[in-house]
Amino acid sequence: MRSDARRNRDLILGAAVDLFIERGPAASMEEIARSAGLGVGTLYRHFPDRQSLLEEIAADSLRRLYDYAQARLDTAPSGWDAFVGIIEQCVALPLALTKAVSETPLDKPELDALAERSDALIAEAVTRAQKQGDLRRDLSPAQVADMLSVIVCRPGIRPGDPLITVFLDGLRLRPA
Amino acid sequence: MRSDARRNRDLILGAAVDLFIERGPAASMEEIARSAGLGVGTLYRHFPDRQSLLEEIAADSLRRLYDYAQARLDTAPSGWDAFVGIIEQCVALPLALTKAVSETPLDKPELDALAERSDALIAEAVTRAQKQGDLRRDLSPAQVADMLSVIVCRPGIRPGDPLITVFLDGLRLRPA
Amino acid sequence: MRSDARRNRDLILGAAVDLFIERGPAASMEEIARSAGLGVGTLYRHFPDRQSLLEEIAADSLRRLYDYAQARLDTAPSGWDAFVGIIEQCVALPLALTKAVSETPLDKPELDALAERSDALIAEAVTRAQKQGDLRRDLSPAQVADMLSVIVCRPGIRPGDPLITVFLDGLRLRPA
Amino acid sequence: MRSDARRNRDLILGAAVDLFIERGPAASMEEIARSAGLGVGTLYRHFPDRQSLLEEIAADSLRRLYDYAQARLDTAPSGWDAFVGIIEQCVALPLALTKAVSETPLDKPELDALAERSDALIAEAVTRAQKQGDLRRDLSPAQVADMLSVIVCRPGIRPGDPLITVFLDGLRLRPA
DNA sequence: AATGAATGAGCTTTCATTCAT
DNA sequence: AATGAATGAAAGCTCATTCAT
Repeated sequence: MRSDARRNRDLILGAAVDLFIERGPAASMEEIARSAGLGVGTLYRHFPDRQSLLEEIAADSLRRLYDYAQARLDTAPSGWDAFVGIIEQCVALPLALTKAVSETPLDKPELDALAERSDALIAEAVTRAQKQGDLRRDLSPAQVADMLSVIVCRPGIRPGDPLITVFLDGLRLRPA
Repeated sequence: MRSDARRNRDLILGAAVDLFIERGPAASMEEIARSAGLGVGTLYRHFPDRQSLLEEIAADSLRRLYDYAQARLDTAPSGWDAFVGIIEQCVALPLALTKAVSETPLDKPELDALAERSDALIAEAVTRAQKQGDLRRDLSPAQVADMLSVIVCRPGIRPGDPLITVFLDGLRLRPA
Repeated sequence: MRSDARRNRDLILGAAVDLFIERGPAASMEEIARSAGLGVGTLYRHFPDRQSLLEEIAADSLRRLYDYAQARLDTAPSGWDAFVGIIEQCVALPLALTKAVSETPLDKPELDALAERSDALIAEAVTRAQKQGDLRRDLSPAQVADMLSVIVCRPGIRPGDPLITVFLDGLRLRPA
Repeated sequence: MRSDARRNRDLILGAAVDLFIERGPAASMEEIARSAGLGVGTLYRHFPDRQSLLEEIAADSLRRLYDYAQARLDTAPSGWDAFVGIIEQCVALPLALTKAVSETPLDKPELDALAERSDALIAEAVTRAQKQGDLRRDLSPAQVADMLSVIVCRPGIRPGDPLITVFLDGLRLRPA
């Protein structure tokens, strides 16, 4: 891939994320291209249709989440710490878009695979935290992962959002 | 308002809510009218544009929420009980639509007023619960109301969702 | 169907045929609508996409051809006369469009059925003419029908075209 | 012209003819270039626009037809033989494309000149055949040439097509 | 000289909204 | 008052053509 093409691809993804955040998921392809400083044709060369642009945004977030979660699991002193770190990373990603943008179901198999791999990592953190007695045991790791995505996949969420504190407190198992 | 007009109006609102739930917020005016067994013209006689249909759906939910919250505050044995009851009512309303349907920001003053009145009632329940020592005090009533709307305004939420349990546990202040 | 809708439908078909003849099969939907004195939306209400407009034009011609061929077979004094009459009718229809317009294969089952029924009638005329000793017997009725469509389905063909004379003379079996 | 440039030019013309036959006249410049194993840029270096590519394909056919007709006229034992030979040559050329490809009227003067020169040769064969009593005299040579182009310029025509037999029989003047 | 990325006009199609019946 | 036909702006997408690499 030529260096200018790579640059344009990134410009497009950036502009799309910004516009989707700013104007909601109805932002038009024309707007996105224009806001990236490019013509529509260029947008369509990189992403053959609207769907595939959305998918790529989602895939990007999921890949970054996966990488982060992996690293965190390797280094965190406890399952709980890993879990908290993953949540914090999630709110920093435009993961929100994954859900918010996609009324269209985005069912690309690659995406499902990515989501599964990330979920597996989150489940791993949850399981460890449960074993270590830091996280309530009346929920399955999958249920916890689902909740996490609800909390975290919202446009406008910011690190330090009080909802996160409450959510973590609701999950935590504290020693009597 | 003549009784058949009233009936048509209700048919439309019902069909719209169903379609929005089933097909997402992109359901067209034509579809809605057709699924209510009416022509588009009739739909437009009742709601001068799409926006005002959305607003009316939202207003409907908010009115019902308000009525319920009011009743609950009057009868519940404690602030906490009132709060829990309100949450449970919320998930039973198509409140989810209020958010889901409206990427378009529904800024009708009447709606804001309704939302404010409902929020005030929720804040009242929160304040009482805080005073009675059942709900953590490091959050303002407004913050709690915001969280509640996040938890509750999601398409597909069902009574008994584990997220609600966790959320309530995170908010609850339990005696040592 | 309301009378104005019927009128508009006919306006559209007429305008489309004229434009396709005048400007070739690339005439745009916008042009067609405009030239019928209507908005694009109206065109699309009558024909849900470009394809179905083309199909309707083709079907119209085939239906008229069928009706004509039927009548002709019933009344013509001989198979040969019927055959000649059918050819003459063909050049008067915008049958040319059927072929010319359709790079798109137009594979609507109804169309195929119509074409088959017309072909059967042509084959009937051919067979009769062969039995009556007026048409050469070294060709199958289907082959003759194919040739006929080549001769006749050309934009710009006019009644009395010398090619038709030559074609008929080439087919005719004259008594020694 | 360098030998590789010549080669590329021929690759392009070949690919274009094949694609037009296979996929109809809507084949895109990109497809043509790709199917010739080249980039679009190279295509445009050889043919400044789509039109000129089409024109060159047509010119190529006409030049070959001219050469063949010339040779045939010089060697055929009779006008009729020359005429028949020319027809047979025509169906072997991608002459069909000349018409099929060009809904766009190819009005390059050079093309007209080529067509005229070829027509003149065909007219010569016709005139000779008429004088020799082999071809009906109620048609002008130009009319016959026109018919010939109708018969012959169709995608999919093959040597031995029965239409050619019929056409020749219709033109032939047989001794009583 | 060759490549293929970028461009944007233009095409098909949809849908909120208006208006004749 | 109800209907659904008509409208046209705007969206998604394609492709001939240009131009940077």
